[in-house]
Amino acid sequence: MDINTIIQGNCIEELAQLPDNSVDLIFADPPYNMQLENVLYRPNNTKVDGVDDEWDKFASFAEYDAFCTAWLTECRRILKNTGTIWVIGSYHNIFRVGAIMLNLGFWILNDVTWYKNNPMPNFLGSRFTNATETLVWCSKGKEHKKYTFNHKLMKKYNGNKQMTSVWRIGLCIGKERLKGADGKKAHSTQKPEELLKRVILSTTKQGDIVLDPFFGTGTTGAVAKKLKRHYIGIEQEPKYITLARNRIDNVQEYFEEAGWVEE
Amino acid sequence: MDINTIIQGNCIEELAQLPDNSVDLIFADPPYNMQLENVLYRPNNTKVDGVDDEWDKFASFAEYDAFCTAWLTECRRILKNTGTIWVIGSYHNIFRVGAIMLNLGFWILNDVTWYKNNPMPNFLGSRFTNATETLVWCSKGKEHKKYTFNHKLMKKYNGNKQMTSVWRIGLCIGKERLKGADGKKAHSTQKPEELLKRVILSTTKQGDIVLDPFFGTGTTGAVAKKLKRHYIGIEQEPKYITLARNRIDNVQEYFEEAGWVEE
DNA sequence: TATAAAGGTGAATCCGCAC
DNA sequence: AGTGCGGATTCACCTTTAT
Repeated sequence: MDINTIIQGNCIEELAQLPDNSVDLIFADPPYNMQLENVLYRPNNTKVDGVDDEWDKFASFAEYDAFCTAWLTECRRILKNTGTIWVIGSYHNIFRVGAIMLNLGFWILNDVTWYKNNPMPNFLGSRFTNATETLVWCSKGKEHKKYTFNHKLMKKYNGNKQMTSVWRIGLCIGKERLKGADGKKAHSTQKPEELLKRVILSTTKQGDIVLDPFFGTGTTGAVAKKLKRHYIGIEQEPKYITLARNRIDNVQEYFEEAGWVEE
Repeated sequence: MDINTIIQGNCIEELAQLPDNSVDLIFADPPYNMQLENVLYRPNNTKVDGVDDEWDKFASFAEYDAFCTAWLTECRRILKNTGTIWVIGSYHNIFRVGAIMLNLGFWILNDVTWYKNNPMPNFLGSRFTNATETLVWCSKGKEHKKYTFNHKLMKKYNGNKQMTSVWRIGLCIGKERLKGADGKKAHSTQKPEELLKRVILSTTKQGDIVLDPFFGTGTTGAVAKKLKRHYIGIEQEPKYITLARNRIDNVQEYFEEAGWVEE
């Protein structure tokens, strides 16, 4: 099995090629199935650039459930018994994803709340500002108790207090956000590196293999490399793979070299 | 339909007695101690003895799902078209509950995170401190857009900035926590009044009817009375009803009388 | 050069009514 | 059900332009 590589292809089909019990961590950022229909305007009459990508469209709940059941089934097979899996989502999809994971035998360890510093407000005053996304963190099953969790390291990272399941992190904006030739965002849902840093620091050791079945522009790979972990990415869109390869090639293994190892 | 009353009986059976389109708000805090304490509920809310093998584990999920499908179906029937429903849970159950609500046609407006000031630490250092519970807030369906939401009031309540979906509230402790004759907590999952205050303030008007199918010690009723709303509670355990009646009788309608009305 | 003002933007299921 | 239009509605952070 090749490591530090990006596989171009269909997520479920490519997962099926990977061997049993072979990766230490899985981070998955699947399509959320947002179901946006109308154009939303800000109070100053500019348009909100919503997620209208084809990869986020599903015909029905049943189709979305079947898709998630398929890729999550493969993920559970591929995961080592000492490994864990993270899946991120919003209220649009995370309840379905979480229920499917339970049905497949995954054992939930935490539901981590990404509490955004700077969420987009609700412009019409019709709801509360949607300020979070949710990460479900699971072991392979109730009986698999010897999973990696770097408790002391995360406590140190958190000012010597036990880290909680609420992570206050800003959106991926500014210099970190990859831009296309037109100056627009290159990917509609790029995640902040701080989020992946916490995921990888807390639940892998140096040299471990991290699998990301929805690699996108490669945030998981970039952070894995910085932290001296290995990565395997699967991504369908060639344009994202090009961006990710270039990004990761330019990454240095510099992330606070000495500090971030569990004692 | 009687208001400001507590109905003793089985949740699903008593919900079935209530008329269509008759309540303005539902707040539900269903049981969620599935695997944790090996207590499971059948669809008729009777307890199931805990079991450990894989087949029965799946059967247990199925029975919990059937139970939730039953009471949530009744809730949707009873709810006015202008009403909304809140359901609170933890990672043990909220994914199943959320998926069922979507399947029944409820339309999620927000997933609100109760971010606890003072959560119990993870003593073994095997997970992150579980610092949240989740509230799913839904309208009756995608097509029902004229639900009550007191946006300006919540903005005022929140220091003149739009309230977000993260609510920082402490656990119910101290004087607020009801104690039994033995000095121990009278109910294992009593919710803080601040939580219910935000729920009721944001999504009802004075004089509205609030239904709580899992009334417990009556936090919903007590806060509803303080805020000049009406309540209907359903509770199976007579000992909790006694506590709740006494509690609500001693409540005064004093909660910042003039201030908390949407302009 | 420094500071201030103006403009852009983020995984968004964001309205109500008349015709 | 679709279309069109009046009217109410926003927070943090980054970039660009102006003073």
